[in-house]
Amino acid sequence: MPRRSYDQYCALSRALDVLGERWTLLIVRELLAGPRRYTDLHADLPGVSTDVLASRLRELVSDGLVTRERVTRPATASVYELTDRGRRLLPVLTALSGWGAPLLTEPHPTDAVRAHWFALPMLDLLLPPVAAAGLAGTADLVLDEVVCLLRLDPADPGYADAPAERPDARLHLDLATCRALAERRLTPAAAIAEGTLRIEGDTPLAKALREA
Amino acid sequence: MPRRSYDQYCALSRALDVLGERWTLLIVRELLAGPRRYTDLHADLPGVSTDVLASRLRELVSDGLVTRERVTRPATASVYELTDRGRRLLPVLTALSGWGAPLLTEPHPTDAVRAHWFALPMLDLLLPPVAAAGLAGTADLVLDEVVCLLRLDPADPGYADAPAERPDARLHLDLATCRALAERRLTPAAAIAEGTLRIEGDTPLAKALREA
DNA sequence: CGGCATCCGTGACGATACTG
DNA sequence: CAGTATCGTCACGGATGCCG
Repeated sequence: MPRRSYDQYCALSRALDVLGERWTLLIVRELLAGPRRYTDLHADLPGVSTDVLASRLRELVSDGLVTRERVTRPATASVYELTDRGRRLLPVLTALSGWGAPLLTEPHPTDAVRAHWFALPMLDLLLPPVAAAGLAGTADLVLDEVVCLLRLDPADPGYADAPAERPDARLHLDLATCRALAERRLTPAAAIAEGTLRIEGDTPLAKALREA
Repeated sequence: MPRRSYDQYCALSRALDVLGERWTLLIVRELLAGPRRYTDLHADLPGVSTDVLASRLRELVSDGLVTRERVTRPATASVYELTDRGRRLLPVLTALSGWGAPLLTEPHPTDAVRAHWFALPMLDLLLPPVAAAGLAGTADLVLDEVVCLLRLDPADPGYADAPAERPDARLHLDLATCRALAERRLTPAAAIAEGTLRIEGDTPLAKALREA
C-alpha cells in the first residue's frame, strides 16, 4: 500500500513525499553523526514514540536512505546507517538549519540539548573556507566543555558526537558565540579577536580556519 | 495555545517547528512565484482542504513569513505575499528540490503538473553562472510551449508563472531535458549541442547562460 | 535489555456542505 | 470569493507487553 503522496509532478513535492513526515529529517540529522542503534536514536529524539521511530526507520530503509544491520556485540541490536543517498541530505539540513538559526534564541525550559546538534551550523560556516583552500580534515568542536567532531572534508562532510583521535584543529567556543556565528552576526575573525573563539592547532587546516 | 513543537534546542528543529507541517513548504513554493489569492493557491495545490489551507496561511502570517492584504479589485479577495523572511526560504526549497530531482521519473497518472514548479530546479542551475558573471536579469522559460519567468537576480532571485515583458533571454526546452539538467545528468552546453535546449537573446545574460 | 507490536486517547487531516 | 462548520479517518504520542 503506497504512502500518502502529494501527487504533484514536482521535485520538491517528491522530496517531501519521502522526507516530509514528522521526525524523518531529525532521524537523518542523528544518523549524520554516524551509525546509531535504535536505542540511541530513541534517547536522542525525546518525544518520539517507539512505533513511530520504528515505522520511520522502516520507511527510510525502504526508500534507500538508510541501511539496517544486526549486530550481536555488545548486545543484540540493530544498527542504522545512512546510505550515500541519505548523506546527500546534508545540504538540505544545513539550509534548513541556516534558515532556522534566528529562531534559536533562549532555550525553552523543556528543550532538550545535544552538542552534536550544533555541528550542522558549524559545518555550514566552516566547510566553504576549507573547500576554498583545497583542504580536508577533521576538527574537534569544544562547546561549553562538550566535544564533538567535525569532518571538514568537502568531498564527504559530516560529524560525530565523539572527539577525534588526532584532530587537525580544535575549536573552543560557547553557545552564545556559536549562535552568533550561525546567524552570521559575528565573523570567526571577530570572535577570535574578542576571545570568544579559540582555534588550536598548527596544521594548514587550523590556519585556514583562523583566516576564514 | 502554542503549536506542537519538537522541544529541541536546535536550529533545524526550530525550522521544522515552523515549516514541518504538511503543505507548508508547498504553499511557500507557490508564493515564490509572486503574490497569490486564496483561490489561486487552492487551485494550484490540488488535494489541500480549504480549512487546512486557511490554517496554514494564518500560521505563516503569524510566523512572519507571509503578509495578507485585502483587495477589492477585480473582486473582493485576499492576497498573500511572502515577506523577506519567507523569500529567504528559496535556498531551502532549491536544496530539497535538488535532492528530489532523481525521484522525478515518469509522471504518475494522478500527478498534477504546473510549469512554474520547474522554475525551482532551473533557478538552482542558472543562478550560479549568472552570479559568477556578475549579472542580473530575467529569462523566460518555455517548457513544452508553456512559459514562466525566471528572475535571475542573485540579490533577489525568484520566479513567476507569467512571461516577462522584455526578458533578457528565452530558454526553450522540453520536460525530459529539464529533468536531465536538474539531475545534472546533462550540462547546458551538451543540451545546446544536442539541440534539446535553445537559448535566445543577445544580451550579456543570454550569452552567459549559453556559456554556462 | 534492546527492539519492536499493540492498544488507546487525542489531534491533525481530507472531503463536503454551507455562509458572509 | 474566502473562508467556517461538520464529520469521518488516520497519524501521532504515551503506555504497556511480548519475545529473543
